[in-house]
Amino acid sequence: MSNDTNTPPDDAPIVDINDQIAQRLDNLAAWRGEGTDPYGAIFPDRTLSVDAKALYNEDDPEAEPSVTVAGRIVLFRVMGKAVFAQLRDGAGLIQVYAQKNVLGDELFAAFKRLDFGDIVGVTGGVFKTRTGEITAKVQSYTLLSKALRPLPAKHEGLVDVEQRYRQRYLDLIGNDEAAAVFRKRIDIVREVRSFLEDRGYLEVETPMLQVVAGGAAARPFETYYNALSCPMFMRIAPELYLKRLLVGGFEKVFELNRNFRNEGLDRRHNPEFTMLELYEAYGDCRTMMELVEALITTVAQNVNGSLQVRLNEETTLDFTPPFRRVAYRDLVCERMGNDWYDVSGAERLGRAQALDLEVDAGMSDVAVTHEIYEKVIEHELIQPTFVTRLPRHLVPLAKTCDDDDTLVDVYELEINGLEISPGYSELNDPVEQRKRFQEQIDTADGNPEVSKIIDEDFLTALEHGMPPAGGLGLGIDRLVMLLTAAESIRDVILFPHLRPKK
RNA sequence: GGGACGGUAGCUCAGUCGGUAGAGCAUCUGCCUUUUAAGCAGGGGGUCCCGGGUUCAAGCCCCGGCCGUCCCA
Repeated sequence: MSNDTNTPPDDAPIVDINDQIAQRLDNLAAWRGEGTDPYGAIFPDRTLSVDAKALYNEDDPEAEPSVTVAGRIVLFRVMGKAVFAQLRDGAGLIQVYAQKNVLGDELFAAFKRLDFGDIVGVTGGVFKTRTGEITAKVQSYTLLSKALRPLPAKHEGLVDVEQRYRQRYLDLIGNDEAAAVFRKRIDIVREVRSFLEDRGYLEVETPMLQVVAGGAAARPFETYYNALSCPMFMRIAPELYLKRLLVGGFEKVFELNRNFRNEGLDRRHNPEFTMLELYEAYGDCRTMMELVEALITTVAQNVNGSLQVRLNEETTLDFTPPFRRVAYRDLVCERMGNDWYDVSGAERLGRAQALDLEVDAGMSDVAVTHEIYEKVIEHELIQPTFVTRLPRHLVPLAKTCDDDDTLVDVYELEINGLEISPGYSELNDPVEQRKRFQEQIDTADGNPEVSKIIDEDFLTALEHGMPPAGGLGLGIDRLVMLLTAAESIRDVILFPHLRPKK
């Protein structure tokens, strides 16, 4: 209990009341006073706005076929004894036209009391106004939901980015482009599933809560499992479970769901993100390259109707296959000189420093090279590029190359300077796998991204024999960013993480 | 974690040199039966993000904090 006079009374209908909300509360009371339930009920047999407008017949303008539509009032123009309102439903917009002589004094007066943002159902004949807009005449109407808060400005929509993320529903109501991005995301996810289903891959669900957060190097979210009295981790990857399924005889499996990594947020990272992960027995890295290339081109073509995406003034992505395939070493030589791997360590260091990179003599040659790859080369890979044959220490879960055991048989697909998909020839030698896990722990040096626990259950599974396999990951949020030309991952995630207010 | 920028009416934004806080839309009142960012006339609406400080006087200057955006690590 508080005596603070700034605190609204316990029976305040709304905490942050202002003149507009007060007016709407008055209107709400007026509806109730007339015996109308301002929050409606089931409203069946409505027609979507687009279909309703299609009923208008150019050859017989007098017909005025009757339709019932429902939606949110997004424009409301009172003109004395008539009102024009625009309703938005799931399919688009339709204008309705209410007239005093049609509705009668009382119903018309009540109609005028509707507010911008209210949800109504309307029945009436479809006609075309003298300015050419197909419109439904209001014969009868039903209030379906009273909005107690005004919508953002009708023309600008909602601009404030923070509010767009925190109150995404307002963004979706007011900004068509935002709604279009999320509809396209839905299309993309459906296309990915349908592509994989057509090729016989089985969609599975594996644990989100894991005892060992394996399958990637990332800091996990921790929680506690009361019933089992043990700490648990939100998964950072489903990999080790999907591989158990390979052992179990599921030969082509995938999972398309959330991973959680307890790391920073920025334009390209949301700690909770959506990933496709897929494994195919008897395949390898090349099988995976071909698959992901076909998948991306098919999805791009089906959702965008084109293999080109214009990102901005300077950049247009071209997904026409085949994507470029280039070995890590060749890429480094291409950027840093063909003699890169032959010159002295001091010379390499000098060339790296010339690029303003923070490298020092204490770093190994491999580390210096990789610093250049990550800080410079990766960002320059704009058009889809498969980088292959990466240094082995980077990837503990992949097979080494047949002809060079310092390299692993993997690809990383880079697009617009973003790593969008990794793919491996999966390591299925349990003894080698144990060795690599141990190496990782031994060299972790307190790095919180490396699990200090070896997943013994996983190794046991491998010891039973996992078929040779190809595997791949595909960042769905990033794929959506590329296909919608979105600049921030927050523009493709409906409810991105933000710091809680106050 | 560091830097730059931003937070003013429900929304979008101005706010000069530190001197009575503004516009458009929205809202309210009146007029208006085919409008299209409808129109005309009039009115109301502010914890200038929060907390300190400087000053006769702070939206503005200084310090600290909160939230966000971008860049960097």
